Amino acid sequence: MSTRTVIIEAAAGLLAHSPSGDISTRAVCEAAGVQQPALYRLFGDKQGLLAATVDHVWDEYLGMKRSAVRSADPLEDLRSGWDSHTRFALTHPNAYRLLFGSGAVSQAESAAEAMRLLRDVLDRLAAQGRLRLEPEAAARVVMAANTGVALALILRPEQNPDEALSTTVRDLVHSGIVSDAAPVPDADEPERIAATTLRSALTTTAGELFTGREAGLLDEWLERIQTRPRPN
Amino acid sequence: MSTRTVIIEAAAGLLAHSPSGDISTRAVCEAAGVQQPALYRLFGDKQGLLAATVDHVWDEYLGMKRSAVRSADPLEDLRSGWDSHTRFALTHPNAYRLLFGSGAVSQAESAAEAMRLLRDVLDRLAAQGRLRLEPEAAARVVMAANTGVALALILRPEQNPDEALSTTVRDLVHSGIVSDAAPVPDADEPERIAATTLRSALTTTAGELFTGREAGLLDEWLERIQTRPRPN
DNA sequence: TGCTCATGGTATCGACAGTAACATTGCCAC
DNA sequence: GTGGCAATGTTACTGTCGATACCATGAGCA
Repeated sequence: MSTRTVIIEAAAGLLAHSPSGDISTRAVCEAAGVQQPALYRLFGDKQGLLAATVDHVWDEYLGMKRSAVRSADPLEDLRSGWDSHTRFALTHPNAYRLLFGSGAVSQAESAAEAMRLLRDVLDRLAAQGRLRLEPEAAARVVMAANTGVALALILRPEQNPDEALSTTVRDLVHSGIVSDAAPVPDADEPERIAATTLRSALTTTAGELFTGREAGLLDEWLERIQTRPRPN
Repeated sequence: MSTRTVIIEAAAGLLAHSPSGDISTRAVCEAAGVQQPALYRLFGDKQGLLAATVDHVWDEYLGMKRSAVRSADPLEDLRSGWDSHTRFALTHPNAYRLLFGSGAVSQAESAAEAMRLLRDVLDRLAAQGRLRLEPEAAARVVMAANTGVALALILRPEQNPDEALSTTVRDLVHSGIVSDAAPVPDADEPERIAATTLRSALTTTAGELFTGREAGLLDEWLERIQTRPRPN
């Protein structure tokens, strides 16, 4: 195994277990059994090391996906691509933040390749006449929304305990871009909407019609409607 | 002006002009005419200083907006809120990245307040029965998409030269969340869609029907249709 | 007059990114 | 072989950073 690979894998290991999301070149050198000048000869500077490391992690993860069979329906591939993106972010949060959150590794190849894979799927959709935007613009829309969701899941887990946010935004964006996707993605049924409407309205006007106890109970019942399991 | 304020404004000034997006506590102390122990007594550590600085910049910017009149239509407020968010990100990219890109300033008040303002508007929409999701979930969706767009504009300006991305995603997200928003936001007219379809399809099958010159010319004409100015 | 507590100042620590200068190895032409 | 060359390895260092220990001052108060 080349020195370069040893260093990269040491860096990837340290990065994966770094609470702060950052690593020091010294720690990498020690873990790889290499002196600092060797690292700087191979990667130029710290940013070069991080870019190579992120690309390595990305390749490793994408190894499973790259050979994934194209589905017959490009929309299905678009969905699974989104889910892969989100899962990568949650599996490798530090690498993901370096790539999409900070400008730390701007010249990494991973971001460009992610964009390329996305473009391919969108091109297939466009070739079928199902895309409502130019593929280039659509790719930027999908990529921006997906990175926003992934960073929210990484950086504010207390706000987003589960991954429902990802599927919600995914379907919402896709339905706005692909003409024959489910027209309104995750929309609630009328009852749920009505319950939401009433709960919001009652926060300001409940006092006129109900006692505190009544309002509390009513709110609880409405919440039960909101949170009941979805059909199908 | 209190020492605290002097330090914060010095930090804000340095941050605004920092190419790397980072500042050193030493430079802040020098610019503020203060010793390091003073800074650390006031803010605890660097993260505390950055959080206070980001909150200060945020407040300064929001001073113009806080007194903004509520529009009669909450959907209009939702749109202008999105645009404010995007504009803040582009006006203060370094502060924005600290707040939403890296986890550097997690306990800043600004993020929470942005969420609160968004929640208020969404609650008004819900009270009118126009929201298709619970306000809490809708707020997360809008916030994630908006930060994704803003970071894309900040970190990859070469991919996103203008702010069209922001308005596209904005209308797309809002139309998926608000029941009576324009159903399909920025969609292209049939001709443009058809041109997009053909251009994508022809990249793989042009060789069967056209010579290289013909294909090139055809592609150029189709592009002309795609890029023609939009009506109205 | 003694005491406490907030603030200011000096000097320093340990970790960090990056580098200069030198030593070593392997390899290829002759 | 042998001389030369390029790649690699090693030591030791620079300047900067975040953070802190320690001391000094001064105001308010019993």
